[in-house]
Amino acid sequence: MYAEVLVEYGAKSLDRTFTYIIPDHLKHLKVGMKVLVSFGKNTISGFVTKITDQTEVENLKEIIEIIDQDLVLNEELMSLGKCLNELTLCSLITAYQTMFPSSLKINTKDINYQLYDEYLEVVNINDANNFINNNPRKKRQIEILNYVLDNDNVLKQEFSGQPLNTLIKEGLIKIKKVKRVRIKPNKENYEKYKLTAEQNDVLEVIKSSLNKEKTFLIHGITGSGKTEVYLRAIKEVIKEGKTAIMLVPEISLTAQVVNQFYERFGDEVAVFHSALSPGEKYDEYLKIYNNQVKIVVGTRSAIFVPLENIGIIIIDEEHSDSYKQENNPRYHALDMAKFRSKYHNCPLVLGSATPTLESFARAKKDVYKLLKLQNRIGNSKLPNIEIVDMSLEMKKRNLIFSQILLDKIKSRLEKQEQVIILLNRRGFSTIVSCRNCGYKYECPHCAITLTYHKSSNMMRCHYCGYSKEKPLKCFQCQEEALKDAGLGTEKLEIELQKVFPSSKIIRMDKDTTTKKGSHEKIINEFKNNDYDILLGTQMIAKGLDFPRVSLVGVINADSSLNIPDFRSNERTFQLLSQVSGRAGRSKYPGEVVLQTFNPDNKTLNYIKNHDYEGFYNYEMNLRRLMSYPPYYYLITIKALSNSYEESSLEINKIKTHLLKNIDKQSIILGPTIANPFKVNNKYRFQLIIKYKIDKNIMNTLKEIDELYKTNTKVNIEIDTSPLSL
DNA sequence: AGGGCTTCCCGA
DNA sequence: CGGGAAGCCCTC
Repeated sequence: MYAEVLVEYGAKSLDRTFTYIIPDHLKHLKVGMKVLVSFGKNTISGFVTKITDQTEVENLKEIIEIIDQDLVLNEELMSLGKCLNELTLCSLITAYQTMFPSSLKINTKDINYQLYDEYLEVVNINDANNFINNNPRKKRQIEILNYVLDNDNVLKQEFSGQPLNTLIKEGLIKIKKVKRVRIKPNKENYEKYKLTAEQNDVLEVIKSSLNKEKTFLIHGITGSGKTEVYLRAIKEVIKEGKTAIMLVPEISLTAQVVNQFYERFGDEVAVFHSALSPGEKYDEYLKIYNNQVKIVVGTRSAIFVPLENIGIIIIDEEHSDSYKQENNPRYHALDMAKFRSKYHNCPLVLGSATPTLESFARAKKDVYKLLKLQNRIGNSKLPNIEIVDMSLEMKKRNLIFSQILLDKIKSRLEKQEQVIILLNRRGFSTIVSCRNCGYKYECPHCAITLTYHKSSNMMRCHYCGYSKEKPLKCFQCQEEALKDAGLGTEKLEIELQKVFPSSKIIRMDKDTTTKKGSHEKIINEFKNNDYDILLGTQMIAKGLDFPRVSLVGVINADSSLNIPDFRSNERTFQLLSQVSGRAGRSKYPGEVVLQTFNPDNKTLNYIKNHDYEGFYNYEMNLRRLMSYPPYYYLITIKALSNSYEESSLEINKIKTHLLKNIDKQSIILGPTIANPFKVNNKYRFQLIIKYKIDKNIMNTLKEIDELYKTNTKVNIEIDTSPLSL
């Protein structure tokens, strides 16, 4: 017998199988297993895609061994991998690797939301006492030992590495891993909780289609109780002996949702996302694989989890960009979910207060079934939103905060209610430039200005990670006139503190949440009323529930409108609606102040009126006029090269090839320079394809991809569902 | 990806 | 004619 094996090298030129002999002692080898093979001079791992009984290839080698007997991709995941490969044009091996826990990428930038706490324990009290008495010089180690002896539940992170590691190595202290979330299922509580009529209607519709492949879109305003509907629908599915996948945008931002799942379903829940450590991820994967859990809650990559017998798939906050992977394989979780919903004949439920135009358009055309939740649960009302014209405020010398916002903050502080301030400092507003000669600091490898980080006094490139200390003198004119222009959250915090010296302000943005658990810490401290004002970037907008927040202020509501992208209106609508939804979620009526230089801007006014459908109609008209999604599908093709000329030459060749082969109705824009033009010393040119129906397009793209597989000078990147251009 | 083999250019 | 860099091809 022979096996077709994909070799685990990332190279595009190796995107094909090689045939190996299955030796007698490995007769139990199955499709979907990982194996060890010798390839060229090396021994590397591979992936079995097919088993045959004959072959024409000569001089075959034998498979050396099976890497993990107990880990096989089942038939469904094998075909899902094929689907991923065809949809995104990634290599097959990349597609299958995406489904294995070991190769699921770990994003260290993400906040480390841990499943386990690591506690320290003394192994043997006598040994410890001996050590303390006989090693008077090892002060720090003794201190730690004494502390652990005297206290219960000592967390590992309370001590720094070196001395502790020595103690562990010496066998004096051991680490006990304890699952962090250990909330006992609290059934009585939720069974008493009564659904609103609206929630009930929505739930009944979903319940009536549990064994059908059908996509629902729940359009529910912020605070309308979508999560409760999800929980009940899942409960129904479990009752029927099936399983469920629930996707959330980012686990750390949705800890509250995850906790609700633990509360309701206890051990039947596995949590799966990219911030888990490799070991934790593997553990959770095995639990799922061995059918020990019925529900998986996770981020994008959780859509590939080996759950069997799936009865429902839910994508919460379906408009979130985080469902699209922006590096290879460039898949959208929604497409994968559709595949699995079809395979399992089960409903797919999308939920959002601000659905993507694509989803809402499909719902309007009855491709999806639209379900609405138009009222907040309890008796709370949507907040009153006020637009403030900052150009008038500027004349009054109010440069950052409008008088109205200041007055409102003041009144909240007096009433001991809480305030959220959003500064959407996305992009590169905090550049370092010279007031004397106008010189701007740019990254030497990328065509982008460096962003200034005050706390470390460093200038950083957000694309390649290059960083450099901010110099005293300007590089060009040698004057001490360097200025960090633009307003970031860091500066805003200082300014706000100046105005309200006695208020307690906490800032949440990328800079303050890099440490483990800092994210949850900020949220909890704010929730416990330790702070008056929470200030931050878009991460404060998502799904958080702070009952005492009665005022939301948005500084510079224009910033995301001014991004040159066809989705910037939509993103602004989503972000500002979402952050507005943080206000007035309980008995304190909510108010929102949007500061802008464009008070007449349509998008802002639809936000003000909580008018999603109005915005939808307005924006759809623009999209139609400009031939953008949802009227057209988009594809981007980028050519990357160290050589400007090569890159430019090849992108033009590609355009010629496209023009010959794709449908005449399809539109090709470009080539233009991509944004940014240079990243990591590679020049980037881009083509944009807009199409409606084009039978040839995927095959043509495949051909192009094939042509450049062995090209070492120019790299091609194709994105078949780009979120931005 | 990584190694080996071929090619091609330049200096002697 | 030799050497070294660059290009090309192959790996079951």
